[in-house]
Amino acid sequence: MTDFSPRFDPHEAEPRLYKLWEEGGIFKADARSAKPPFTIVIPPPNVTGSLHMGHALNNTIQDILIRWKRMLGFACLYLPGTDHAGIATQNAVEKELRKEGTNRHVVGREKFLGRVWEWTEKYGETIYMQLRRLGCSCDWSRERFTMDESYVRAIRTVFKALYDKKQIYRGHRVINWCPRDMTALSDLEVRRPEEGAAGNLYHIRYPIAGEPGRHVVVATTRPETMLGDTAVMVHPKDARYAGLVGKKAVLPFVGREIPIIADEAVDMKFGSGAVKVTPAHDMNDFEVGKRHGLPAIIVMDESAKMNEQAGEFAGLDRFEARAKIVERLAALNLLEKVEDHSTPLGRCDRCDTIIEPYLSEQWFVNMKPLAAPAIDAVKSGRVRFHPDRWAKVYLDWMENIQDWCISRQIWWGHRIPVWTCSDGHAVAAVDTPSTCATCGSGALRQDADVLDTWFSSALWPFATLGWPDETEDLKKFYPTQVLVTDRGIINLWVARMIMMGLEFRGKEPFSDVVINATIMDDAGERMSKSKGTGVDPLILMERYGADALRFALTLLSTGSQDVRFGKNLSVPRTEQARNFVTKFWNACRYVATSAPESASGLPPGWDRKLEDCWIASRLNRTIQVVTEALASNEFGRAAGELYTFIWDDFCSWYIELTKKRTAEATARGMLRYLAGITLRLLHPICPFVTEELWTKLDPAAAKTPLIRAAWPEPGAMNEDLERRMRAAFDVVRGVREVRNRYGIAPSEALPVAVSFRDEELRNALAGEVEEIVRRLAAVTSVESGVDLERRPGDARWTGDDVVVYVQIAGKFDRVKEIARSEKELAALEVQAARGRIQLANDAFRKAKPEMAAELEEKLRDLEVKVSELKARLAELKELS
RNA sequence: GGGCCGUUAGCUCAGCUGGCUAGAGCGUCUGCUCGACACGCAGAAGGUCAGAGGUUCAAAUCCUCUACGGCCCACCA
Repeated sequence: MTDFSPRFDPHEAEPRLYKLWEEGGIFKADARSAKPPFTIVIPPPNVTGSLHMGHALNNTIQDILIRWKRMLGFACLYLPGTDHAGIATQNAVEKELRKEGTNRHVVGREKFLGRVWEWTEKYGETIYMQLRRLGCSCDWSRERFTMDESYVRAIRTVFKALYDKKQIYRGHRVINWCPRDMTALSDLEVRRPEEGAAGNLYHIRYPIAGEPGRHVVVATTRPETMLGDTAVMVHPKDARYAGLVGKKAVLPFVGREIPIIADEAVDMKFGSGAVKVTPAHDMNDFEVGKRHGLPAIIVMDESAKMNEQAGEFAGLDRFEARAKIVERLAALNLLEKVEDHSTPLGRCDRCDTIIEPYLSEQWFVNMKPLAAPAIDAVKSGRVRFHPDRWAKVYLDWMENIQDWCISRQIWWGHRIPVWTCSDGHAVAAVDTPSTCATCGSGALRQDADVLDTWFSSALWPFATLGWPDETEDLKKFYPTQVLVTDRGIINLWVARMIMMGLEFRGKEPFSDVVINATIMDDAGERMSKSKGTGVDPLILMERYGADALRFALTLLSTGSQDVRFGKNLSVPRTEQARNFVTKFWNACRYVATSAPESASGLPPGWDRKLEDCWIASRLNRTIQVVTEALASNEFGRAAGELYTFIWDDFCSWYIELTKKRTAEATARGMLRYLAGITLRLLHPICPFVTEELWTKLDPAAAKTPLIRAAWPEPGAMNEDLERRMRAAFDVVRGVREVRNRYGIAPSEALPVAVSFRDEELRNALAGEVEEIVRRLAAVTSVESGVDLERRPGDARWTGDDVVVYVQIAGKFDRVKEIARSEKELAALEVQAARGRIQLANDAFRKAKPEMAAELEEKLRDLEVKVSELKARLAELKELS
């Protein structure tokens, strides 16, 4: 024990221990193992990103579960990987190119993709390095990337199957278009921020054809789209416009005559009650157009600049065009009025550009048939959310699911596996075809678009295990058990995995979805790099160690949906956790020096003292509670329970009580046993210190590292004993408090008398309480009994089941004591009054007779205390 | 527009199916080199449980409404 320093050194120990585990092959999952499987697939972070605090929390929880299950004897697989993150990654590389003064179109598709690959290889490793730093016991031999070659086969197989079933189809529709990224997006990739939508509602006059001077006023927030109008619509019941339906309006600037139609979709109360219909630039209007057979005229190009259809406005950006059009309308006296009006504008999730609803040819997945069984999976409880309120978010979305636009007009991603020959025969295939299956033509062209990144993420739980091949891994580790993720991607990712898992494996990909809290900044708002509110987990680990960060985050994992852990708050919280780690380290250090033998079994019971039995019971209860907490995903409770057990019970009471007993084999054995079990209990949360302590305490144990040790099972618990010990500790506390209150030096021994609540308690404790008190508080003598009276010169301290009298005659400040006693008396009287009111209530007596009886007894005690205190006060006052 | 979550000590949070004197950590104050730990030890002070109604013998806890904060979802121009 020569090198047992008073501090754990994470810098030195963490990499060494991680290497030991990794090289020991402990993280490697064995598909041939006879043990039951336990699988967690990591939510793959973006390759080019780095870990933020949310990842640290997410991965800590996953690693806790994996380590715990490993100790429980499961064949565990914690599968790591990264996501190619189509648009995000492409944007990052494009930014690089821009710095070099070029762009992807100049570079060309092939070369550009080469650059992206270089980029991902360069940054991909940083995430893995960070996960290792955190201590995550991932199986690195099974690392996956959503662009792996094997993943390509999975994607194509899925695509082909859905395509052949006509569940993937090509459609001409209005979709969400990002003019900056120049690609289509799915509904879920569009954000609609509450504010920042201040806009106007423009009331524009459209002249009626053939009736000079007459016009219809349409209200719109987007005048620039008027150039693509192909109708004006009113409500069929709107008397104001009844005479106009069937006539034509003349579109200003363009001169096109467009029909005035009636449709229920109009809200008569909004605006003017007449709506311009632009089927190519509004989802609603597109539907209207379909119903009424209207043409759709696209008036913008892919970057949202007005195109040649826009006549005199061609070439202008959409917002410039808006200003110009409004100006010209006013000049032509066609602008009736402009009102303030806020519209929720959709913005690109990736680049924040305002989304343009845009008519184009895209690939879609028909979701309804996929959703039905996935809804059932959650409703039936085969997939459970924790906390369960999140199931509602899932079900609400699933029950109103829309078709999914999966094509993206970017280059980085999985090319859509559809080939078309020069004669227009299209086929979806897994292996790249060389000739057209229909006509044999060799002139095949693959679709230029790539798939939505989330299409590949949806396959993650089985594509990572080798599917479509029936690999050993797939058989052993699918379905996985727990998915730990963020609430923000319940629909984006979790829902789609459930659908795909059911469709292609016939089984839900996991049975439990744990939604971890979202890490907020100090002000309770979402952390963001751009606002500079992010906290780097590496910095905290650097300063306090990975165990401290893990423990701090775990302790915060209660049922709440946000936790504040910003620049300021993260520091004291991690510090607290680090202090706890040091506390535990020193407790074990003490055990190692005081009980140098290496046996670690529970010592035989015959010569156990009260405190030995007590701590054994407390330990068993801790095992039970921690196990239950982990089983129900209450990680904060597991950590909290360990914190109080280790700090209070183990360190403050048990170690202090046994300091004079280390010559006894039982006490030494008990210390070793306690350390051994708590090491195991704490290991999933704090893997590094615990592993280090494991070998420090027993170098011979190095052969079987803690990570492989068995999870403890709770033995007998004794509630009565625990309650009695609490009373004994109260005596100690009472003596300490009295001494402190009167400013008496801790070393000055005083005579003490203890009055127990009843005979039973007295008999159970009287034999040992004196020793307990003697060891923990300086006393000259301890007298004990039931209903003892206060003697002159005694200070009294009242606990739940004991009253402590400490003889301090003449050693205190009388004035202070009078003030204190008066305060105490007032509190006691309030309590007694409350009790009397409750007891005067017959309904209460009838409803809970046992409780009433208890209360009566309590009240009697209270009344005794009150009268005693009054007498004491009188006595004190007389002395003056 | 709909929904979800939160509001408990100066700060950050626990408090399950209603029932002992509402807890913890940090911070503050008092006192401690007591055989691991000052990243420590022993204590203390500090709360109209956001507000208003209701249910109940009994409400921080259940119900309703209000206010404030946060987060999702939604094609009303």
